[in-house]
Amino acid sequence: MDRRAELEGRTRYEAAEVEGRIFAGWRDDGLFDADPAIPGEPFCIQLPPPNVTGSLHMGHALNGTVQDLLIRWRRMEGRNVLWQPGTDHAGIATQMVVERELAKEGLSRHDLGRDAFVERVWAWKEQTGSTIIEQYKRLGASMDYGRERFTMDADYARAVQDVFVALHAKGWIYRDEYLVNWSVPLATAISDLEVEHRDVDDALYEVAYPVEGGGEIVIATVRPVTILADVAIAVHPDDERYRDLVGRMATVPLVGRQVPVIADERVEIGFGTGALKITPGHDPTDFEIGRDHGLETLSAIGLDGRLTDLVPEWEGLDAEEGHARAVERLRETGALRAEHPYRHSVGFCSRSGARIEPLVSLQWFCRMDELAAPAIDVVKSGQVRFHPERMAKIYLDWMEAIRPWCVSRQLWWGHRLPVWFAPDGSYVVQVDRPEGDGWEQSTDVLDTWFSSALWPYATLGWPERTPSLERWYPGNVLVTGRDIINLWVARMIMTGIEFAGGIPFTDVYINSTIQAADGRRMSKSLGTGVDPLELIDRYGADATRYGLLKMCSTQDVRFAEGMIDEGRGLANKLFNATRLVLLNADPEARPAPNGLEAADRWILDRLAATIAEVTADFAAYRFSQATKALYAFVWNEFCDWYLEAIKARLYGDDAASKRAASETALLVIERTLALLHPVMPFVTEELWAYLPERAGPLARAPFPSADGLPRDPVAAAAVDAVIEAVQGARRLRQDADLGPRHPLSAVLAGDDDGALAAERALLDALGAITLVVQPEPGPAVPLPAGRATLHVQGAELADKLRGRLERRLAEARAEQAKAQGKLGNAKFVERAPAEVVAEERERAERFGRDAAELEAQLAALGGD
RNA sequence: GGGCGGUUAGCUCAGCUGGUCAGAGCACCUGCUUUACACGCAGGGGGUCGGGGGUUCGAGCCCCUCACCGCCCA
Repeated sequence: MDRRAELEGRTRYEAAEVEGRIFAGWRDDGLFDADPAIPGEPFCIQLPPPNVTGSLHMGHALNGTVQDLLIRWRRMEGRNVLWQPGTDHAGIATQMVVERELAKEGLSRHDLGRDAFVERVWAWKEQTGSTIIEQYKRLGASMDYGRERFTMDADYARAVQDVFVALHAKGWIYRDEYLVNWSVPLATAISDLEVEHRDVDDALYEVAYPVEGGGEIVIATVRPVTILADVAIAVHPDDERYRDLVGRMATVPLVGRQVPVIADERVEIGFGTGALKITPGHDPTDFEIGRDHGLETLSAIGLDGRLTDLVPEWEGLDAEEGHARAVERLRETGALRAEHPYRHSVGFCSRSGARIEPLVSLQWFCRMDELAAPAIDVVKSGQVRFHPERMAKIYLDWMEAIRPWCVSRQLWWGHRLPVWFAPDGSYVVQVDRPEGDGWEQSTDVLDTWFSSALWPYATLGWPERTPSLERWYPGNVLVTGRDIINLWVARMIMTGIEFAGGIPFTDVYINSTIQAADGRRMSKSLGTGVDPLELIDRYGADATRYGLLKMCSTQDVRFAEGMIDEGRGLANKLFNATRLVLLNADPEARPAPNGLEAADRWILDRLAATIAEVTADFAAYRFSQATKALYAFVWNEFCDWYLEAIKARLYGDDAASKRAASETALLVIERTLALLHPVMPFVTEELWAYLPERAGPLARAPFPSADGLPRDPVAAAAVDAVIEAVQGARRLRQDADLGPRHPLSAVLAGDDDGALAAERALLDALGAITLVVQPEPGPAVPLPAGRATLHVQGAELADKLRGRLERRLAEARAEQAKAQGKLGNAKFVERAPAEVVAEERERAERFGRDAAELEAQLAALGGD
């Protein structure tokens, strides 16, 4: 049934009225459902699982748009696609959210106890956990929603435990008492990657330690309170100043402890006084030095952030109070020798924002060297490629200096370690509770990233060899943000190689980070966030997608709402262009490359070029360039020129000409809708249904190919010549106040290939220009490109035209001078390639000719 | 402290291997109720491509250097 008449009154594309219906259509059609049994080369993208607490922000929107573009494109190419969705349990983040909920009831998680709290988190997850996945639907994301996974699903959890047990069996996971990044408010260790470094203004204190046998040694510290836990003084072995003191004992102020003066190359001679107090319990470098020198580790600050009973009279003070008291006492005793303002970099907990307290505690670590080695190779050898390429450096730099990963967290929400303690304190590592009584499972949970590291295969049923795993592992492209290259991407590659038999994907596309319009980070707390759902409400999903793709590049970008508005304009333009054709085309016409006239051959040529360009852009992740090419084709070439060119034919009586225009226009629309579909799925799908004889949804239609579309350089050149002539005529009319359709006559000059002569009908249709042999007397203006001189009737126009001609003359002379200048340079003529010189010569001649002609016309106008 | 990226029209950005590359969208100005679209049509103004130096016949495009902005790592 032909529904064209429905379009009659719809002069605007109203996204809000269309998108819900179109999305439901895709769902009912089963478009999203992936089936491993379907033939076709597989193509798989794993959605980076958003935090289960999350809601869609601009980063997700861009990330999702890129993935949907790739998925839709490959689906149309006939690939058997899977876009795997799901969410991450996000240990710390989720625990914090639920604790905040509890706080509203005046409760803490400790009031509930661990089991009840975890139950509460599950309840919260069941209620609100899929919010963000629902939000992806607004964007048009064509992922397989039926396959949604969660990193704490039972079988997923089992996979996580298996991996832990396997890594332990290899000896790579081990338990150790080590200095870790401790987040006091969260009361847990966190990994190096969860620490953010920021510059802080502190004071640097110089403190004197008396040395045995007389004299003293002055050290510099920013944390005098840790003096309580000093176990040595270290100097550089080459430091002449202190050479005599090495080996003697010094007295620690405040506590009077006797500690040795040692030599170690890790001490920086130039920093502070060159002498370093060694506090293995509270500083990473000191910890290393302490271990190497067999020093004791003392803890002045405990896991609760308060001073320990190491010095009983200080016990219970918080770190800040301890700091103040230490400074005060040092000052009183005269040990404090100097105090300087000092700006330095300090670690903060990325979750709580608290200053990291480096503390010693018993944790589980995973040594990474063996896992990293093959994962470095696959990137270096190009088996896994980063886009843009330079992002591989972030990965390699970190991987090549990789350190053990602290995988245990003292949280309640997460994967409990598969570690079982006997009453005597011994333990076994296995998934199931051991036989017998008294076994207690470890109360620690795993770092969230430990479980997300398994995402590409655990979502597909690993360790079972499921049909989905066989079909879609490895996947193809990972689309993600730069900030989690090491946190997540690296770990997926490492565990994928170790456990799933190979790399999890071949390409990693790092999408831009979108900043707020003022260049700051886009964040809710700063008030700089822009809600993508609100943009979808206001502009439509297609416009939002278009704008995000247009914005994104190989670097960070500032959010520019104008680009989304541009997308809305494009959707509307496309909608109306399609209306024009459908409402005026020959009803019998079907899409066909009917190149009856030059204009038809020209637009088919442009369409073929656009298809080639866009396809290449998609393949190279140049999404911004693709949107640009699509926009220029739809708006400037198809609407501004082709549709204007064929209007007269569509409305006219020449049946063959009307038929050709109709068939060509329908073909262009058909291919354009398909080409644009991965970017703007809704409006293209909506319009597709109005094309004659549509069997299925556009989302399942083949992606257009430039093959079979006739390229026609001759027609392209002819129409380009007409366009130049028409634009020249428009400028002339505007300058001369003539009105847009004021008739002009043109005398050919330099139309050597006969392009204008052949297209006189088109010249007339588009530009109201009549070709004549013998011009009427009157003002005349040459076209910029040569080819013709435009003549205007009416000598009273002389004054209006003079200014224009003079301007054109100046331009022509300037260009001519520029070209002649180059040609006058002997070295240029000698060394530049022949074709460049020839081109320059041609320019000089052309502009010289134009200038001469303009001078003649100015003379003919009379006056001064 | 080490590294990466950026600085092009009022704004947000394109400019691939150096030679019509000085561009787009928005904003601005001037005309248009031209029977697809005023979320429109046509025309126009506007930038010594961050500063300085260098290589080259020729440099936003290559090299050096400085300044500023952003990010990553330690």
